[in-house]
Amino acid sequence: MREVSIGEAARASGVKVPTIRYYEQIGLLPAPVRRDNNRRLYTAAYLKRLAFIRHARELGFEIDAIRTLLELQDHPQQSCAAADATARVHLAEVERRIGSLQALRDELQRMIDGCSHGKVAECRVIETLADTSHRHGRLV
Amino acid sequence: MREVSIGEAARASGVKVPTIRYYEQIGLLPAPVRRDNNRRLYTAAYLKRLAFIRHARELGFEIDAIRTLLELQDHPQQSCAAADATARVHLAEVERRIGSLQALRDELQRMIDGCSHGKVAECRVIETLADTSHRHGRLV
DNA sequence: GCTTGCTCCTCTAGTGGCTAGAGGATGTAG
DNA sequence: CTACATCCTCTAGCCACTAGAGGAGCAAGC
Repeated sequence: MREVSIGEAARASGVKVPTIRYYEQIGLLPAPVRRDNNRRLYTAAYLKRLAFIRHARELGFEIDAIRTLLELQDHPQQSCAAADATARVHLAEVERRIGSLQALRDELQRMIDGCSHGKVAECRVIETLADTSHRHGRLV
Repeated sequence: MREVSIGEAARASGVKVPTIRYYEQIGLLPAPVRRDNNRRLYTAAYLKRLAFIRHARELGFEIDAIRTLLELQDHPQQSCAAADATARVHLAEVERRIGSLQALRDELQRMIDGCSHGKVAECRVIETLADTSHRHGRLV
């Protein structure tokens, strides 16, 4: 279980070096151990967290939401009910996003199909996502 | 086809009033007509764009990506090949996101199920999204 | 052993995408 | 005709990075 430098951590996780330091600074991730030369040293578990954060951010989750998910991960046994409630909120939000993305995907696919048949596809990406019927609140 | 004020537009689309003005300012949306009293007046079509932008932003698309999608919408006939390429890039990205979200959804569901059975679920949300195998580039 | 060049460190400043607030005009309900 | 909401513009702040300055550490080749 070899420990790696911040540069290697960045390459392995896809999170940039300054961003990793930033996450440490805001307390989203714990400060890693340092070598004698003052350089940060990352474990495999730490890298997984980094990659997780990266994906969650790309999917539009806010830092606070990610913080909650990480805590859910770390303390699943303490107050099962609380964890359950948190998970449910996130689940609902995730499902909503999947629905929106699927609608968008179908519309993009329709456009590509139309295009490949040589005829001009009328673009309706707006209608696809403009539907205001899926109302919802903030993701906590 | 009644035209509405910025306040009504905000309520109807879910985009806040200052954000609407901001989108106008950065040129993401055209400046709407004004009444004699200098107040903005929005059409139904404009509202759809607003709602579209809102959903796209929530799904993590950058302003530039949204700009591209709106142009795709407005000029689908000019250079079908270019539109097709753009659509394909977005489609790939959208599918990747759907995959990630589905994995996250399944994991959250698993946690909730475990919890409802009274036993403590080991949380593996990190593993769910930490998978670095789905490598990818930026969404243009 | 010393230079070249990469990576690391900290710190400050800038960017994108909003969001809040000041200060003032205009519209609407009682 | 007053009270209050809504609109206007403008400036400043916030979140989540991102870039750059200035300097130290290490590894490889000469």
